[in-house]
Amino acid sequence: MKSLRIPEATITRLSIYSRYLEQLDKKEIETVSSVDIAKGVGVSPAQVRKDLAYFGEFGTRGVGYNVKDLMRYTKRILGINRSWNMILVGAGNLGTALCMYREFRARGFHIVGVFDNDLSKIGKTIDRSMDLEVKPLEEMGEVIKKENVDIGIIAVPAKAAQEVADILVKNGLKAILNFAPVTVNVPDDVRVRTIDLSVKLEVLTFHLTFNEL
Amino acid sequence: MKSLRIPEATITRLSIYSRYLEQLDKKEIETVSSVDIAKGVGVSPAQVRKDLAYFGEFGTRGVGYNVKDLMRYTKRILGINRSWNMILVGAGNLGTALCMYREFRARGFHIVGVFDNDLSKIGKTIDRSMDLEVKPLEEMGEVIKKENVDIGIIAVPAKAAQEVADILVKNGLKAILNFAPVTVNVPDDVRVRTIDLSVKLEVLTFHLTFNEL
DNA sequence: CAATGTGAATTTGTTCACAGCC
DNA sequence: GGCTGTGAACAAATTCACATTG
Repeated sequence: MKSLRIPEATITRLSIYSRYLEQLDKKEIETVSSVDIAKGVGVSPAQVRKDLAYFGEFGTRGVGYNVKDLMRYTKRILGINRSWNMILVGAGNLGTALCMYREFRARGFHIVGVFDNDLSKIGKTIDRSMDLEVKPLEEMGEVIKKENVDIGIIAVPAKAAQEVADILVKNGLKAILNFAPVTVNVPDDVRVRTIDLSVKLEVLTFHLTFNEL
Repeated sequence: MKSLRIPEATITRLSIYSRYLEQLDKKEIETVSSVDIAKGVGVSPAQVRKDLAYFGEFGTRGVGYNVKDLMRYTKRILGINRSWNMILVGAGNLGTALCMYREFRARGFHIVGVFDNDLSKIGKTIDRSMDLEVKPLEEMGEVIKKENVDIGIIAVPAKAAQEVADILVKNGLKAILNFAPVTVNVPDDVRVRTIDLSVKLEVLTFHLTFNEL
């Protein structure tokens, strides 16, 4: 067990291993080797072992890893051995879709508040089954406190993103998932991860255009 | 101008620079330095210059870069000096949101077909303004040919993703954007990029849990 | 003896620092 | 003088290869 700085790529892969282990567990597979995991998620076996080695020794030499145990360990490391409450700002198409996205709930992520300053949207019910109603941004602080929210999601247009980020920060959130295609600035103790859908498409068109392997 | 293998991170950043340049251009800013760009998107100035250097010499020493020109160059490099047609499989919440997502169109990406095998969805109109109607997967080949489609988007649940990927490949697509939280296997000449929303959240919870800077 | 865990080797990516040029 | 472009230095991440162990 080392305690060096851990590459972000390692964390990303850990999340992928974690879900792969969940799949294996559902199929009632009990033991898995680094080679199996590697094949399953498309990385090298050495990579799998190195990634895990940052956090401890989870396997048995000559045997492999116990699926259930390793699944628990990875979830613990990722901090998802519990559930997390999130709020979402921006009740447009993307925001609405994210509210309904079942995968989030399956992994323990719950959207407990939706905010938008568009008067035509306030008061509307987004997800009937979850009793989610769009509220004005002023009510954000209240919800964050009451529902113990740790994560904010930005799903507004680019030009409003920075302003929303500022509000999220002012309300004490330390983790932001940003879907606006723009770089948002936050203090050092706040983490932002941006998911920029167009960027991913442009990586594809780059490769379609420059047809090297 | 070198012709080494280009890091994926460079391409990703190029896409980000490109959009930042668009912003500057809208503000009628004519010249920009690597320091300006770096500040604007949150990387180092040397990084900006190195990234651009993979593709040519676009600046003027002592001056900087011409915004309009560099914007055009980056778009050309990324292959977005033209528009691209895409099809989408999976008319659920996420699929619907992606169809309505205006940012795609703004960057020249057009969804020209939506497919789903769920009988309750077939025939429904997704985007009235675009005249998009959900069709069964069998009609995919037809649309791909007729509309000159190059990119396929997977927005179905994890368990159906591989099957859908196989169909996209069989229909000749070489680029796939996958939103299913699972690794899909495709032949070497097909590019897949996966956008896994939960993975990004788990990177955040990792950091929230291990509170090292 | 099969598969982990890990130091060492290698590859890849980033930053530095400065020569070159407008 | 100021900012680009780039080789060289550095840092980070990945792969290799093998000693270790149940």
